Amino acid sequence: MTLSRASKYAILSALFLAEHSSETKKISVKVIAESIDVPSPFLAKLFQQLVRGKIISSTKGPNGGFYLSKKNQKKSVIDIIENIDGLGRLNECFLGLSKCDGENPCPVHFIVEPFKQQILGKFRDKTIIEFAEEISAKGRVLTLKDVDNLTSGK
Amino acid sequence: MTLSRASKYAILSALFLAEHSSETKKISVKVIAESIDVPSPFLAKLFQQLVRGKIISSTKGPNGGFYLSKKNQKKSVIDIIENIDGLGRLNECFLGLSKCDGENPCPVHFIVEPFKQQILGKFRDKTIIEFAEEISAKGRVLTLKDVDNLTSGK
DNA sequence: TCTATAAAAGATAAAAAGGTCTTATATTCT
DNA sequence: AGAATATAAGACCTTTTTATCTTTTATAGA
Repeated sequence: MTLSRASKYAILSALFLAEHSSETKKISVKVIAESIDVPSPFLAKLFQQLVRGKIISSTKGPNGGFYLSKKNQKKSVIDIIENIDGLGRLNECFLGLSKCDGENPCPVHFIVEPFKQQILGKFRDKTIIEFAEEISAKGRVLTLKDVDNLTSGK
Repeated sequence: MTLSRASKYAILSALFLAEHSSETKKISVKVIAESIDVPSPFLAKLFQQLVRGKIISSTKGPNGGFYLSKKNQKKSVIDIIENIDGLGRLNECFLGLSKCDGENPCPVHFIVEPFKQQILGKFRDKTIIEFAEEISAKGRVLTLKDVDNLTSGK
């Protein structure tokens, strides 16, 4: 029922790329890492995997960096999670039971299940671009930085 | 937003004790570990901590073991979680944002929040005994064992 | 009082997750 | 061609979580 830190970083990064990058405007790990406040060597590793998984794209050399191709933009958040954590993790029982379903529900199954469906739906049915658009329309925050440091003068 | 495996084991064990133990009927780690299918040395360590935290009780020696005293029975699931994981863990943002609230919500904040309140309410407002009673009334499963192995002949 | 039993305590180990560093490779620009 | 830049790849390190093992202590009962 939880995302690894790696998945969280990946989701935030992908949304950041959706908003700020394009085929003609690639962004380096370093810039992204600083923008969302994540350790950059770790993010670099993650990005390699995302590129192999065709979630994001990259080119090397000067003016190189990471970006979303047209195809990448049509991926969904669930594709990111699948690529990093696999799908099993999100489907684990909240109390750790090896088999927990409508037939053999754990004590909180019927609270957890509707929530799970809701959030999986959200992650599955929107493309990364749509998701990013919704976020910027609603003015949501997308960094791990301390928000106070962003809004205050310093 | 997740429980450690330790917390999960602890919750299942406490509920098991609520149902099967009493001041006059104590149960050994080994029996409990086998019943809920959890590694027994690990559970033993966990139990030490739960005893120190006054969540469960124990006596040494022959006919000794673990049980819930009258006071223990009035603890709630949230007390177990607090004792093992602390409360911070359950309150973490689903996407890992350091500050995520109604003012500065992450993209899934308004999906996660109602669920969190619901499950926290459930864990806070019922005593362990009440919780255990509800579970046995509804015939819910409480072991990590493969359910098939329980119901099938073998 | 001796023995068996069961938890307490503490040391240690194994695995997973998170994070870093170094070298190689591709690309662009001069 | 050569220098600079940015990712790719792989080795490596650290911390946290999970799990185990050994020794000690308390208790009951013969």
